[in-house]
Amino acid sequence: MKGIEAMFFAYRGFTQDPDRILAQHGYGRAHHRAIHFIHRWPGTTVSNLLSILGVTKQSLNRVLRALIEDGMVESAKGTVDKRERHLTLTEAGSALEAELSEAQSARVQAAYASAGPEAVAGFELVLEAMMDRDLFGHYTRLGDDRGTDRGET
Amino acid sequence: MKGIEAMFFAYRGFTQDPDRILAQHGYGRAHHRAIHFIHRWPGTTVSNLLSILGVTKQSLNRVLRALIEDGMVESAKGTVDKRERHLTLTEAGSALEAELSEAQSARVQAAYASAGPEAVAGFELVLEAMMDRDLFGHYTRLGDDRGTDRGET
DNA sequence: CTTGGAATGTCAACAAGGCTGACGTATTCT
DNA sequence: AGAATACGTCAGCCTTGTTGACATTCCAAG
Repeated sequence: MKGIEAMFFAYRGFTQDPDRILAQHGYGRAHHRAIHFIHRWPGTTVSNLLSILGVTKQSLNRVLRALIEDGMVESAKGTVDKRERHLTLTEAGSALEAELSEAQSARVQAAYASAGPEAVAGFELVLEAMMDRDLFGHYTRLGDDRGTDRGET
Repeated sequence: MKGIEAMFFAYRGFTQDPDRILAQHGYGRAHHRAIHFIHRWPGTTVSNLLSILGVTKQSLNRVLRALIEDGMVESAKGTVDKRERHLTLTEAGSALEAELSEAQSARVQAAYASAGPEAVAGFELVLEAMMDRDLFGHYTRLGDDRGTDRGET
């Protein structure tokens, strides 16, 4: 079962580069996750984010409050359902997201390049099979890309 | 860059089952990591564990102290270098390790089975390429299996 | 129109598990 | 003899998770 250790070590590599950038801004991984999914799903609501991230609203709120205060995220009251808050990245937020995504993609791209396209296909197949079924729903839903990424493949 | 989200969601699935077992014993992921690597490398020293896990000795010590007090891990003063402590699992520790490993392997095995052997090869190839180079050294060193696993593939 | 429930925010308290810094004690190496 | 190594420990701090309680606003159904 080498795969278990591989996951452990690889996940460390996976988070390492963004972690350094986040630390410079006084943020942690929780902020990264929020930024990432708001970027991928602009205008998403708090409760949707809650179910993707799988944390309590109190945890998310602490992170979100910081990001809003710092002008990274904008929270707009919904027009159809006014209870909802729709979250989007500001320009500063997008800039930070791009910086984080670039650092993280760089390593992933390098790994992809060195392993080859067939390995990458297998990699994604195994990861998808490893997800929880409810989370898998979020994953595939995110899949229908709204053209919000920057073509990082 | 769907791989980034796939890693995030898959890692959650990956840790989910052992987390439940750990919670029943009053342990966390940090304890799991210690138990796992002591099992894989019986008689390892504290400083070796430290470099594998990449945490401070204060953090590791807190976890190790609990495991030793609970009779899960044994710490033996070294014979050649008496400054070193060699760590091994007790019977209770081995039992817990087996329980954790079984739960975690079950999900990984299921993912492997559904993705197929070629996908698995690709999966491991990408993960290895994603690791930090120093960590990769630990990974390959662990690879020379001492027959301590239970044939979970 | 009232009422229940959904969506959100917030206060307080707590725990795990990281971190730094500072010391102390064996033990080994030079 | 003195420096360096391996380990343990005390104290304090931070992030990020948790539970519980409570308030507000709004939608929807009866």
